[in-house]
Amino acid sequence: MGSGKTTSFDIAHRAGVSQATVSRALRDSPLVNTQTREKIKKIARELNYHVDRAAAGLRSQHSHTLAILLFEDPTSDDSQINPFFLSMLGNITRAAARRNYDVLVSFQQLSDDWHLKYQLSNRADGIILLGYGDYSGFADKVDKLIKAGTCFTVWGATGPELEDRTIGCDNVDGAFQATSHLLRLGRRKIAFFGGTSDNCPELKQRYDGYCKALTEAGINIDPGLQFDTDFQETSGAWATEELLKSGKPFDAIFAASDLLAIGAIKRLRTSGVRVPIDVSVVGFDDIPAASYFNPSLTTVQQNTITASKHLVNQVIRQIKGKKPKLKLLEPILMVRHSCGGKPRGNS
Amino acid sequence: MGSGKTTSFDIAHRAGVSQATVSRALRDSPLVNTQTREKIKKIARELNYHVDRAAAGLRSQHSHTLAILLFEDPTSDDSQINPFFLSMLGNITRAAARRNYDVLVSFQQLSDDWHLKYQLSNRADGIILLGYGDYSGFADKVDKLIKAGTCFTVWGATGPELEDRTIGCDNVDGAFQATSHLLRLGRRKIAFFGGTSDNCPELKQRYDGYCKALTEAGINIDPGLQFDTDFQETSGAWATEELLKSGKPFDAIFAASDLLAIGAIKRLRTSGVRVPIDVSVVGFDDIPAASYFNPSLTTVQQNTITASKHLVNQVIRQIKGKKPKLKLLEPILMVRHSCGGKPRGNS
DNA sequence: CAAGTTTATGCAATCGTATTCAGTAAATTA
DNA sequence: TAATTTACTGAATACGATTGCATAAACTTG
Repeated sequence: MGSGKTTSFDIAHRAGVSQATVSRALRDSPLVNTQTREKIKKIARELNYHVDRAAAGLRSQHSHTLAILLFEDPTSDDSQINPFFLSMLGNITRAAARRNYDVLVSFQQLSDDWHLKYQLSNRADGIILLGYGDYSGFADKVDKLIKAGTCFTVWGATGPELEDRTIGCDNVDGAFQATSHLLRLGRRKIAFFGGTSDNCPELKQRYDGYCKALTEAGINIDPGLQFDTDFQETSGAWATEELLKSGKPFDAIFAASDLLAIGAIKRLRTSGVRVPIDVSVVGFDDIPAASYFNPSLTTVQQNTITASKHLVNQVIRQIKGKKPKLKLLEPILMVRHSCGGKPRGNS
Repeated sequence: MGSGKTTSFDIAHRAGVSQATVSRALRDSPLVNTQTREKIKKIARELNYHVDRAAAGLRSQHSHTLAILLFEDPTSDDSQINPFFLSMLGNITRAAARRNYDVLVSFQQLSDDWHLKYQLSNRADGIILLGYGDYSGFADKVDKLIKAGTCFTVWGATGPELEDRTIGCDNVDGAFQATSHLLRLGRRKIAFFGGTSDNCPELKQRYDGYCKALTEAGINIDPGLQFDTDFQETSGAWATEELLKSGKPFDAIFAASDLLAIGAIKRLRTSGVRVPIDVSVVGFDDIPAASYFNPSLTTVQQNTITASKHLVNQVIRQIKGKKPKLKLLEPILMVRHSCGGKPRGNS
């Protein structure tokens, strides 16, 4: 039937009104008479009409789309994507859909020049940043984004340069809960895997929470038990290896991510160290695998569904010209089987 | 500096050429002199110019975007997204990026009228369908998509109505391998969880492979050991419950998805049935949790990275006007700890 | 050297919607 | 009744790139 696709002119013709009225009616403009609007909508439905997003976007200069940028190493084919961010991605998509926004997903390297691409190309009205990793290069990008007037929100990071463009969980508190739990179980020589430097504020905050718990318990903080790592499973294995090699006695590990914890437990197992009997381990994130792991992982849960809603809301706030509002979610300690009390009389 | 954003006219002005030449140069058209092109590109870089995708899309009627449609139940807030599709989603995004396509993610219900939306609204040039679930309503949509001339590819399903628009793994072979493995271990009363009806071809094919293995081993197929389910963990628990209640003896379960298998093992455990000693269990998919689960899950692996590449390639083939090409990937049995030999003299 | 070809560029016409501005009929007010 | 407001509607235009067509210069070739 007919040639070419249906446009608002076709509908205007059938309805006996102008194209302008069609455009207004479909966007529920109060300028259009109710009956006219219904008539137009009915015809639109019958003709299977859908607004051309390119045309609408060109005219209005809005894409009604949010970009989710995931910073993971895209060089290697089989590099695993952090399951925590993956589930986040799903939840953000849902939250955005509920607000009538489309979602564009993209993997980037921090070094690339993604910072202006989405806004200037009119491809996304706002950006959500996940898992940016190394913070050093990040601050610079943030600065550029703000200067360019881009609407964006960051998961996890905090800092004055972000000017409240953050949704995260209270990392200090989460780490404090985790470490306190280990202390309560009688553990005293607790190792920490994560960030001790300022490179990644999330990891650093978890370190701060760890220190806080130890200090409050009157325990000295031992630099020999700390390992500066990223979030990866392999790093957990590496840190454990180093720890074992050092010969330093330890009875627990608080790992700043579940993947780190899993890597650690696997490595401990190959050396015959029993978890949780000899060494208790706590993770952070509560990825799906945490509850399936053997032993199931005690970890700090972040509510990704609520977080996703807040992320989406915050970007949309900015798109609508309002100021961003920082939000910290409460972490919850999920107690499972990877940590238990100290056996009596053991080193 | 200056007002408004940079357009191709600005670049044309600076370069002393027409806007048309700028457009051509940036798209590497052979119509433009090499030196002119380099000059234009240099200026574009200096001005931080990015092509307006809305304008380009409007004129060319191409969005250079692929839509990934995930069919999962979006009603409930905390409904878990199948991790298999989630990791697929990540891999597809990467594969698309390598081909210079953007990726739009969307969760849909089969019943909604998504089938024309993306094409007619000029939002995506092609569609990749994942996890459509119930096949009955699906065939109808496929028909409409084809009639509308939409470029799309489906993961998993096969069937004449799809006309080769499929990338999947050889489900029959995968199920055959899994069941044969159980038989080799001495198991004889093997239950099947999955689809025995035509509702979902993937599940049905896995059933066929199961039957084939039993038949070749000269074992009667017992309908009392079969349970018609979807992919969910809860369904695995349900089927196990029913199986236990029936009182029928069984020494193994082949579940058509890992989530089903996990649900089954958890349920068995609460009844004191030991896995793999009393009952061996094999799953399908090899989701990340499979290797972390206790006991780690023997399962059939599908190479999602390769699959994702093929999915993307196939959609792009169609966008470029070529015919789709069906591709079946080889499944690989991953032997882990959820199945073992039968203990001597046990029922 | 004339005629034909190639190469590189510009002009101008789209693509389909949102929106400004102006206009008209009806309703309200003075 | 005239004046003013209200409630809609339409004509015209702008958004910024892509692309068919025309053309001028440079280059071949017999």
